[in-house]
Amino acid sequence: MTNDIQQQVRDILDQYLKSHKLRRTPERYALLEEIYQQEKHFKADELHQTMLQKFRVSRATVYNSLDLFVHLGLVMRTLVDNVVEYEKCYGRKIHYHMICSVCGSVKEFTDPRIALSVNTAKYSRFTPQSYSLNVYGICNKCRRKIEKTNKQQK
Amino acid sequence: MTNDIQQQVRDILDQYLKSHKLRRTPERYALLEEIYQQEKHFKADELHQTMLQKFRVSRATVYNSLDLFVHLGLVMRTLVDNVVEYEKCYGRKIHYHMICSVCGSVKEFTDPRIALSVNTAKYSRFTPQSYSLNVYGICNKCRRKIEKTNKQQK
DNA sequence: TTTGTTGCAAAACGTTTGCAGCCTC
DNA sequence: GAGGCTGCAAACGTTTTGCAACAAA
Repeated sequence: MTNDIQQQVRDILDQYLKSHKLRRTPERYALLEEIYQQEKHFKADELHQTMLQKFRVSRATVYNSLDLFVHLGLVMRTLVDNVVEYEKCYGRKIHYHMICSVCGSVKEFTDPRIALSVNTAKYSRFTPQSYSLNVYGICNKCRRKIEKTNKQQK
Repeated sequence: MTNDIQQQVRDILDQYLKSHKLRRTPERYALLEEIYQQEKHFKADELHQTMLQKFRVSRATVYNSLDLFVHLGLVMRTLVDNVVEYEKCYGRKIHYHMICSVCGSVKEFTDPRIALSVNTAKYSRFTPQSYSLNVYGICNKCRRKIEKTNKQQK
């Protein structure tokens, strides 16, 4: 089941490289495989570090490949608290992020009504392929802390 | 009407600084005013440059203030093509971005059904304040180019 | 054989930091 | 007068670049 996804993204990359006459280098496949084994989002350099324990790649290749995967819609790039993070996105249940603007924590959620409305919206002069939704606010933990502080001040 | 918004964001900042016992420095007000005169999104350093023609501010202050405004929900931070961009967001009609993954162009759109579904979604252990939606895909311009190239290859 | 891709290291870039001095309260 | 904020410049972390060597087609 999980291997199935691995196989599918590998095929997508394969097809793309072939049809665009680009090189199918071991680095690219190794990176894609590693990304699809990760469960959480990660920074580019974290991926580089993890990778080095299994397969020798340079930082430049990591960045090049990430750009390629993002372009192919296999990887999603997001900004959290002024930090760029990546995560696999093919075959994952579409999900959104709740980002706490106080502590910066990120939680995922899903919502079929949001999915429906985005998928069926009318896009003028544009062919949509994927999307990302970030909801900013305050998590309960931080809210409790703030309320506590406010009480003490009185 | 436009001045109205200027006044309102100024008041929000004012209230916040007062109630949090922070300093109401001229730099902060000047920056906020400048941002609300901009019609397009901008990079932090672009803001700094524009600013320098009118009012002396250091880069550090620009970054500090942007963080503050983002925190206050007066300014929105987004990631486009690995570049961080800002835009005013108070009093603007809620809008979303269509981002072309080929040429990187950004177009805005609105959709009441998306707005409704996001606003009425159930958020567990979280109090939402704002959100940003980026739809990635291919703009018509780029699509035509690609189709043209494909035809020529045959 | 051709040329896209890699590794490497240096450079460029964007953002943060530490500190002295200033100015708001 | 106290201390939050600023400007400045240096430091920092991240991303890009140029080039020689390599390897996929």
